[in-house]
Amino acid sequence: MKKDMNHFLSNFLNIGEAAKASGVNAKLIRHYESIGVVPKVNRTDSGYRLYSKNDIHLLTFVRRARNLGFSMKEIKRLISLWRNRSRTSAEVKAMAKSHISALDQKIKELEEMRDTLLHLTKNCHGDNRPECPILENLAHE
Amino acid sequence: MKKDMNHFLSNFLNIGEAAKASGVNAKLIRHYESIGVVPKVNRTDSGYRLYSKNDIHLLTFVRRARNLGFSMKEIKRLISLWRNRSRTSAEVKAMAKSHISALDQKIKELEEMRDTLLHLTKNCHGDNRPECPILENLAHE
DNA sequence: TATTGACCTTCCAATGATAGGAAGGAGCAA
DNA sequence: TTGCTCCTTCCTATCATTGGAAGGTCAATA
Repeated sequence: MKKDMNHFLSNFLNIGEAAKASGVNAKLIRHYESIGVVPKVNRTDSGYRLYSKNDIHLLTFVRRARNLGFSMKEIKRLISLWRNRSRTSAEVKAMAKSHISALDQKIKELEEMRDTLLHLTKNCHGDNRPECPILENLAHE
Repeated sequence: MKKDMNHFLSNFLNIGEAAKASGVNAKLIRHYESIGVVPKVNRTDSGYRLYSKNDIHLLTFVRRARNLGFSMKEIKRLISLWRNRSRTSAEVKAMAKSHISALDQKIKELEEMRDTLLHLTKNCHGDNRPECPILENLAHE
């Protein structure tokens, strides 16, 4: 049942296999290519994309950076640092720290929202009556 | 300097004044109207939108719900509860609680991201050398 | 060999919430 | 009337992702 298209160049994977190997789905891989996050790869005569082990590493890198909440723009920057032999770890650390700050800020905002809602729900009877401090608070300053 | 278009119907505000009064900018008010979050309002003969005090309350309601992180879909639902005399506070409270859970979940995810990054940055020298555990971790599982 | 079915290709559109601009009309003051 | 600000609609962009349509390719099976 399993398809094996690698007879022609056995060190390469097609996009479906690359998707499985990297954890980034095929649609998204094409998208990342189109916005220049990952480079264009070689193709077969019939136009199928071919992915090497390095390409898979790069896709995995992207997925993991996304999982850490980095934006595509930040990921482009991380990739260029990753591939730049003359980078300094200070550059990377600075990006990470700045991202940590952004995450902290977002966490704080969400906590404030949650605490406000918690406060409102505590004052709401939650019964069959229509009186509801949650709605009242939303309607009036 | 201040424009006063209300000579014709002095209890109504045009969209710019409604924006100031509600804290929702004019562009966004039109957008909310177009997606059905707020109803279409009456117009002057020349097509200018006219907002009543009730309309301003509604816009304020929307802004405050957004500030609490509710989605537009949820806000539509909240508005229908708000305007429904036979609503029960239990319905509203249930929505609020469910939203609190969603916020908690999001907070948890962000905290995990942050903690992972904190851990990585602690192990990164952050000096002039290229060796960087942050990048290494991203590249390899 | 012909067909099937799973894969690949490109292109175009939608999501959700908001922002931006262009082109043209309306209101009002000097 | 000029000039300015505001209003109108419509179209576009953002961000990351998902979806579908239409059509080509691969490998295996009838």
